[in-house]
Amino acid sequence: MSYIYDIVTDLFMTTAKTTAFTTEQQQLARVAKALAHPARVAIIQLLASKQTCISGDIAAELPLSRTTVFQHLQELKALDLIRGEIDGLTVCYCLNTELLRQVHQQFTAFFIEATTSAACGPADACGC
Amino acid sequence: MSYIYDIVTDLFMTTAKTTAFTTEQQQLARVAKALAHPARVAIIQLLASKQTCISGDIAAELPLSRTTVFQHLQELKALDLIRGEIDGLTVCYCLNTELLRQVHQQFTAFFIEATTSAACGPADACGC
DNA sequence: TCCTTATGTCGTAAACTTGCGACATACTAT
DNA sequence: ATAGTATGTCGCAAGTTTACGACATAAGGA
Repeated sequence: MSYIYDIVTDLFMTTAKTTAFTTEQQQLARVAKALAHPARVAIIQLLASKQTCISGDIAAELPLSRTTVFQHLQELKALDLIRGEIDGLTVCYCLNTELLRQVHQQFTAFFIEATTSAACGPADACGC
Repeated sequence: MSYIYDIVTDLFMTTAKTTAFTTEQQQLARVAKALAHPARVAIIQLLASKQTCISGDIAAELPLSRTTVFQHLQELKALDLIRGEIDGLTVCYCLNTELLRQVHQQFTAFFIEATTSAACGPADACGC
């Protein structure tokens, strides 16, 4: 891309500015985004409870059309949180438990970092 | 709202269908959404490291304008993840560590549920 | 072969998100 | 009072997300 292109995209930058944030911050945000819709949370829980299911089954248990569910599945698949393999006439979607375990650790580290810091109190300078 | 309104909103429903999802799923998705942007992750980490800061300071440390940072702060504030109180000419934003602790537990419960289920393997019906 | 069934893709509409400049407000100090 | 500084609000532009119908494709059976 050209120099002018860079200037233009900078001027009309409306997407998330990923540059200048750490890889960890971007990674956490990316996974959080995947979980940022109740349907996707429900899909993961459904897969966890059934251990194996197919797209049609999932749509039947959610208040969404098959197309929309498929879209959510693709989003989870893009992050490799779930996997799907064609098996004849049906598809087997399953959780990537290994990756989910890693993500869990990442979130835990973040929350511990956030909760171990002392909250503002009367003793602080701000006093709030 | 009227009956017609319901029909119309249903016809042109483009927002997240929150109905028919459990409260837990919606709650988790809501918090995940708050963390779904690197800037907001960075803000929480910054507040955790400083224990007390003000809006202007935060903007200075991020590659975003003051207005945009303020917007992200409002989003975190809407969920009560952070709190801000006016103190003369400055504002003290601080983490709601109590709530963050609760959220951490919620995420942990979700991830444990998702990772303890056996992943698909050769022994399964799907065989993937 | 042709029909059924199941999954994948495309296009579209409406709402939401992100980013920022410009303006408004409020407190402090001179 | 008035200037200066710091935070809050508004409105716009462009991109992304969500939802779904309609169509495409592929496997399996009558």
